[in-house]
Amino acid sequence: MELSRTAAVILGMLNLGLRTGYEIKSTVDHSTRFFWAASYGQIYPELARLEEAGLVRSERVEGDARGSKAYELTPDGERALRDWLSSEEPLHHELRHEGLLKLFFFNAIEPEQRLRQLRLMRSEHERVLGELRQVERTLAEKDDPGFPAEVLQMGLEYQAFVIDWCARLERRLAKEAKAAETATRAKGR
Amino acid sequence: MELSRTAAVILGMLNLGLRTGYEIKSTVDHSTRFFWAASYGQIYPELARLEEAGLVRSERVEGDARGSKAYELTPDGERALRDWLSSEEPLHHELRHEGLLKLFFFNAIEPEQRLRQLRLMRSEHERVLGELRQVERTLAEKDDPGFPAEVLQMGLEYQAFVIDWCARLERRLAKEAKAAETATRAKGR
DNA sequence: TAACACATGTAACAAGTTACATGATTAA
DNA sequence: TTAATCATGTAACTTGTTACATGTGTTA
Repeated sequence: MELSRTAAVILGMLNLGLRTGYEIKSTVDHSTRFFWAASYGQIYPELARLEEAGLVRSERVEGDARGSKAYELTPDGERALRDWLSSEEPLHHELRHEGLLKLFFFNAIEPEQRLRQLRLMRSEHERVLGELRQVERTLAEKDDPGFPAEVLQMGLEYQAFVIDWCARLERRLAKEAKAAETATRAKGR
Repeated sequence: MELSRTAAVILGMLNLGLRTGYEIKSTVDHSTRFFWAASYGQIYPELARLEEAGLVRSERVEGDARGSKAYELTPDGERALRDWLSSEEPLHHELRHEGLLKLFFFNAIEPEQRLRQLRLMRSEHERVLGELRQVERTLAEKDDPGFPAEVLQMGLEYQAFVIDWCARLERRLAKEAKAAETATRAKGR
């Protein structure tokens, strides 16, 4: 049984004790989202497919007029989750980073513009770092089982790494831009 | 004029002096692919759309029976490229990392399986690091203008960072697995 | 003469996002 | 009573991948 990655996220979340599609979505949004996102448009149809395939089962929550459905793993679902977790198939790994893409073509714009873009890139990573720190604080408070410390730590270190890399390159570009300016001014005299 | 990212890649590559769709694709494959991939199924239709929009123009290469089309930027295309490069719009940044996703759900499998998965994850990053080193060597030889040293360096450092992180966690998990095993054996006696 | 690189293109499919519709519950 | 949160779901759209069809040029 080849599991789609969305299916894997769902089974994993159900295994952690989450119950509704809504719960899964909001947990994803402050945990796996940083390295694997999922939208309602994926989650609800996938839950239906998984039930069809017998990997999960659901029941309406009694006395809940909102029509909540509580899902749980079936034995087949648990097996499918473990199979995916143990599979030796190549791991999907994909990065889409518009900041780096721009950097690649930096020769087409002026040094001052380059510096601006680099600062923008750094500030966005700083925002994400801030979000992760917020997650860290929230987790420390209510001892959530749902975010292994190692993975969160990895996220924090990754953001810090990129931020540091940006800062280093900014210093270099600033120096170069200044040198270029000085040269221009000397020439202008 | 809102440029799709694929369009931006194409304009950037044409600005670097590449001419055909094929050339763009193969250059992407050993350069931007590491942080922004593109397939033929995106490149050829996008080239046609860009020509329609007047951002690029093409001519058939004379005496080439393969039907090669040489593209170049129009002034509008150059402007669109610079506009995108200077835009203050939030930068798209997306990571999809199945290894980290598995790690997130590691409690569902045995310690030895966890170690196996972590090693698999590290080995894939080592493969990518190897590819980047190969790119580095090729570049050093033929002084290609098309891969800014900073961006390549970033790729190398990023891979090294993840590999190191994996190695550290592997050591921890191995220690824990051993301790668990010893405990089991002691109990078994 | 075979394999590989050059070259263009498309059709079918898979994956993912966004925006909307709908309504209940809870806390300020 | 109003805003936020809980809750399910879908339709339209965008993006991206894979596999195929087709053919030329070059090199071992």
